[in-house]
Formats: sequence, structure tokens, C-alpha cells
Amino acid sequence: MDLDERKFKILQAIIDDYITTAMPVGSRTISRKEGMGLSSATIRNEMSDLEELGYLASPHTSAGRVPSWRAYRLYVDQIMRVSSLPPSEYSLLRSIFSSRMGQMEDVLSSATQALSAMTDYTSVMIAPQMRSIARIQLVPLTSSTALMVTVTDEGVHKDSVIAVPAGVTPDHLYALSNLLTERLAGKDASEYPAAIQELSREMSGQRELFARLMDSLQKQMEPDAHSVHVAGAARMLAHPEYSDLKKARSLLSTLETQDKLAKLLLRRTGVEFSVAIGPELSEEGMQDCSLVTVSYRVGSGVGTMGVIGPTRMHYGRVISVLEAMKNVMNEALLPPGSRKESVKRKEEKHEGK
Amino acid sequence: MDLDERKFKILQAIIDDYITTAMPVGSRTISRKEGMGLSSATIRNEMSDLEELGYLASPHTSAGRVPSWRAYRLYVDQIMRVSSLPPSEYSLLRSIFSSRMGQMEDVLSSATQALSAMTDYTSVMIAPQMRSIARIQLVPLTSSTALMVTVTDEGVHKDSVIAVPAGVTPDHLYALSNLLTERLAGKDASEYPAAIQELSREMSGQRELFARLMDSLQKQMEPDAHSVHVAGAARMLAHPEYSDLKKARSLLSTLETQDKLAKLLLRRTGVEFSVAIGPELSEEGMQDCSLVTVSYRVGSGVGTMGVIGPTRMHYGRVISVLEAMKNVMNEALLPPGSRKESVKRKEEKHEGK
DNA sequence: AGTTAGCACTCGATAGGCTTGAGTGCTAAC
DNA sequence: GTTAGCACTCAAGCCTATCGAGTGCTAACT
Repeated sequence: MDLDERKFKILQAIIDDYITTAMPVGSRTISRKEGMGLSSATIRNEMSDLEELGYLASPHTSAGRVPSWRAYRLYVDQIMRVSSLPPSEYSLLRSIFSSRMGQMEDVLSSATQALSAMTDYTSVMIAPQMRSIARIQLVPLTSSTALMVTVTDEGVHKDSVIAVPAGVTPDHLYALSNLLTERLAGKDASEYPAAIQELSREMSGQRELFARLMDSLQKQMEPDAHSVHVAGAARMLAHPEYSDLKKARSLLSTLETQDKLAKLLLRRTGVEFSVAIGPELSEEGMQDCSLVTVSYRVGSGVGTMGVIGPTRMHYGRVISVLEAMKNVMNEALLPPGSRKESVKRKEEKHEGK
Repeated sequence: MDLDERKFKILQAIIDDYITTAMPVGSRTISRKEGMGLSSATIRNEMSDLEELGYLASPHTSAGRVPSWRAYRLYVDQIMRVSSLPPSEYSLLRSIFSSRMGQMEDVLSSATQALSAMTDYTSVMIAPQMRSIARIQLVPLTSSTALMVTVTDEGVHKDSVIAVPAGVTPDHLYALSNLLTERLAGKDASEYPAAIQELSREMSGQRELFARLMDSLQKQMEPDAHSVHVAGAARMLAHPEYSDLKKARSLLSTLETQDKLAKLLLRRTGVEFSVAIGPELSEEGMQDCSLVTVSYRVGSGVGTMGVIGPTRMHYGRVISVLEAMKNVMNEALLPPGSRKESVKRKEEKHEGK
């Protein structure tokens, strides 16, 4: 079961080679490598062992070997070295954000595109899920409707139109906004029932309006799949694993179903770091893909971003780009002053199952 | 230049056949058709004429003929019969919307997906561009920041965080909201400069805040590419024109660049109906595509939706689906009471250049 | 004059056969 | 334990032959 150092070294060489060439790797290729000092025959023997142990597979008799997902797992967990992003790229990344402090959605959208451009894989990002809201505002629209807007420190969280009974004036709505905010803002979801109970008593004169408000509020607090950003899905077509149209189609339609992606990301939200390889994703149409995710923080909210590429992806590079992006986003999205010191990357690379 | 009736009939037969099979059409195939009553030799002569006139092309000597974009243009303008959507599908469509009267973005997203599913092509939709806003609301966040939210009758239009000078209280912001709304809401963009001029005088005591407000307002009024919905891009891979990976990739990355799509749609916003075929789109990577668009109305806003498919698309079907979708969305998005009678489809099919 | 049958010709697509070369696994010698 | 040597495998590339759908032209027919 355990691999001796030589097997390790050979496996690493095979994976490194395969990652860049996408072609089955033969024993001679490895034996010729600098610092290997072993003949192809010896490598063959070792490869044969590695195959038996489940780290390699051969597409057919006279082709080379291809790493299995177990090999990638090992690679990610123990072999790979992650270097941090070179300063030149780091500052390039920073420059993307410096220009615009606009709406959150725009920032996320640019970030997602940058992520994809820098890795040449598909990237995916979910907006920070706010744990608590800063304010609830009722905005008068017509005499019979109003807009209920929940707001966080970063901007509008959600909004919905509600009907209001006749006789409720804008000033009324303003006062009500203040009341709702006072009772509900800043609280954790667990504290809501009690607060709502109390509010219900105080507003017993306006049962109908109150019911509508709470109904909308509840809907707004549900996590929604809506805010998933995807970029660079077309890039996957450039990688040889998707020269088969059927595979390509199946992958791309998975990448289009936002709730599947949302689920994949939400499951990893709060996990600082995660790498899921092929079968571990248990998502049909992504069997040949890996997903690397990082969680990022914006104020009280936690979001997750990830890169989806073939299992044969440049894990090291992807991880360092994600790491950098997380830091840069933190800086860009936090108003100056409330900034925390940047956190050193921890050496946890295991998939948090 | 003019085509006699027989050439018309033959051309129609060729296009019909090619639309369903995607294979070059030969003379025998046409001569065997019901009600044609001509030998293949005669058809060949006619085809030869049609080729000279630019309506047909042959990929190589011994293949059949393929319609050119001119043929499709003729087809769409003069030959095609559009039947309205069968009631069963119509009500299916309606049922999608009946369940949810939620946020605008959700509705648009479902509509786009439905459009793609019903046509088996890619669909694209742009949110209604509001011409005037119903209210401007300033929502206090922290002691030094506030959220400026512009709102239409249908919900939040846009929002952005602004810094507020010390000493500005929530009540202050509320009063200011009312003032801004009174002076700016409901107005056309052309009336803004005058109103802003006047406001500027009145608020001369708060130059800094005023400048920030107007700055944000201006940004929010710019039309943005952000709200483009795309669905079913992966479906294009199923059509034989995109069995070539290079073409597929180029198309898909075009479909991913939202501002290109936004431009295509915005240019057609307000045009009731438009069909653009291949080269008419003048968009690299979409030379083999057609775009059919329809504009829809929601309150004071006008949005546009479209279907992108191969030039060899089922124009009739696509048009009837779009027509139906427009009507259904109208019903679904207008609050009951303010509903207009549904408009009969006009026979304008020309591309509005 | 328009239509059609007949025929030679073109050319992509498909299938079989051959060659090449990268790769393996095994064995025997070092 | 390592390596050289060798027989064997199999995909990929290439050539060739065949097939058939399709055209264009000409001559005969209505």
C-alpha cells in the first residue's frame, strides 16, 4: 500500500508529464528525465506496480500510462508544491479591481472572468451569503404597493414588491422600516423566531400587512441559486479531453445548470480550501473534471469561488491563483479601515467531506 | 432577378428539406416530392439557375445544393408561413409563470430557459430597460455610509453604496429621498439636466453629498450589459454545423461575452420583430447563425429577447414561440388591472436595420 | 420551347490492407 | 536489484479500391 520514495518520484514525473502533454506517458519518457538515472525497463517494472496499486491505468496495451484519480489525489495531498503567485501577476490581478468599486455583482463578474482568463479553465463563483442583514427598508411605490428591500453592509440583498392596505402612508412605511430594522437587523437567523413573535404582538393592528412582510422576508432569506457566476465555459473545449463532442456537450450543459453549480459551491462554503477530483464530485458529466474551491469573506458574508478544469489540471497554478484572488477580493470589497490582516495560506489541501 | 412561381416552389422545397436534414439537397430528392411532378433533370436546370442567382451554393461538384443566406432571407420574408403556437404548448408556457411572481430576475431566467428548451436553440434575453424611475431611496447603513437605491414599479433597478458626511441622520436621508423622488421620479432622461440644476441650487449647503449622489445616479442610469440572460448555449453543440470544434468554440465564447449579446439585443430593442441571418449579424463567430428577436414591454420598460440558432433554423417555429412568450410574459409581469389587450402579431418580418 | 431520359464524369465517404512506431512484458544476463 | 534484448501489441497514418449520390450535357420527345 505504501509507496517508497522511488515510486513517489516516478509517479510525480508521470503526472507532471501528463498534465502538460495530455498524452499517455511511456517508460522511456520518464527514464530520460533529468535526475532519474534508471533505465526504461526498471521504470516499466515500477509502473506495473503502480498500476496494480491503482495509481495508473493504461488505455490499451501498447500505449503509455495515464494517472488515475487516486494518483491526482495523492499528488494534491502530498506531492504537489504550491508556490504563491508571482508579484507581477498579483498586481495585475489587483489592477482589475482598483478601477471599480461599483455594484457587488459587477465585481464578482469581473473576478470570475479574471479567474478563468488566468487559469484557462472555467471558473465559477457564488455571491457571499449574508448571515445577517443591516437594514430592512420599505419603499413606497404606488398607493397600494411598496417595495421591501433587505440590505446588507455591501448593498441590496434582495427586494420584492408587496401589496399594502389602503391608508398606509409613506411616513408610515418609514416608521415601520425603522421598527423592523431595530428588531431584526444584525441578528442571526436563529434569533428571528423570538423577534418575530414579539413584533407580531406589537403589530396586531395590522395583521394583514405584517403577514405579507414576514412572508416576503422569509422568501428573501432563503439561499438562492440565482447568484452563480460562471465564466470561460467555452475554454473547456480547447482541452483535449473534450474533443469528444458528446462529452463536451454533457459538461457544458452541466455548467449551465446554475443550481447544480450552486450546490457544489454551497457544500464547500466556509471550507477554506477544497479539491475534488473527478469521481469525488459525483456529478454526472463532470467525471473528468476537478473542482478547486476557496471560500472568501466579505463583511459578515461568506462566498465561495472555484475553478473547474480537467482532472489533468495544473493544480498548483490554480490554487495559487485562487489564493491570490481571495486576498485581492478581500481587500477590494472591504471598505478601507475595516480591513483585516491578510491570512497566510494554510497547508490544508484535503477535500473537506 | 425575379423568380417565377416554379423556382419559388423548388427553392422552398430545398430549404424545407435542408432545414430538417442539414444535408445538401439533390435534384432527385426534390423531384420525388409529392406534388412536384417534374423530373430530376428539370429540377437540375432550375437549381442551376437558382445557383447563378445566388440562392443556392454547392459545397462541391457532386454534392447537392445548400441554401445561401439570401435564400433564407427570401424564405423568411416571403415564403415561410408562421402558424401560431398550438394551445397545448401555449398553456404549458403559461404554467411556467403562474407559480412564481417573484423577483424580475428569476422570471427572466425561467423565461430564457423555457425559450431555449422549446426551440432547442440558444436563447438570450435582456431585462427591460426602464426609461424612468419611480423612486430614489437612500437607506442608512453605517454612520458614514448609505445605500442609494433607484426603484421602478417592478422592483429595484440598481443600488450603490455611497459615503455620507458626518452628521447626516437617517431622518435627513429620508427627507432627502423624498426630495430626490419628487424632483426626478417619473421624468424622462431628457428632463434630468434641468431638474438637477435646480436641485443643485437647493442643496448648495451640501455640495459634497450632492456630488456623490449625482455621480451614483448617473452611473445607475447608464444602460448596462450586466442583465443579459443566456440559456441553452450547449444545445448548439448538438447541431451538425458545430461538429467542428473550432467553430463551436468560437461561437460559445461569443455567447459568453455578455456585452456583445447586449449590443445585439439593444440595437433591436423597440423593434417589434427582427430576423438577422448569418452575415447580416456581422458578428464574428456567428456567421452560421441567425438571430430572431422580439421586444417585450413591462410597464414603462422595454426589453428584448431572442433565439440564436444555426441559419438553418426552424424560423416558423421560433417566431411563434417568441410571439407566445412575449404575450405570456406581458400577462405575467403586469400586475392584474393594468393589463393591456394582447396585440395581434403583425406581418413585419423584415430586419429593421 | 420546354421537358425528360440517358450517360459520362466528379468527388466525398467508407472500408480494407500495409506500414510505422511507441509502448509493453518477459527473460536472461549483469 | 537492475538492465539489455527481444517478441509482441495496437493505434495512427497512409494508400488504394470501391461505391454512390450527385452533377452537367446532349439528344430525343411532346
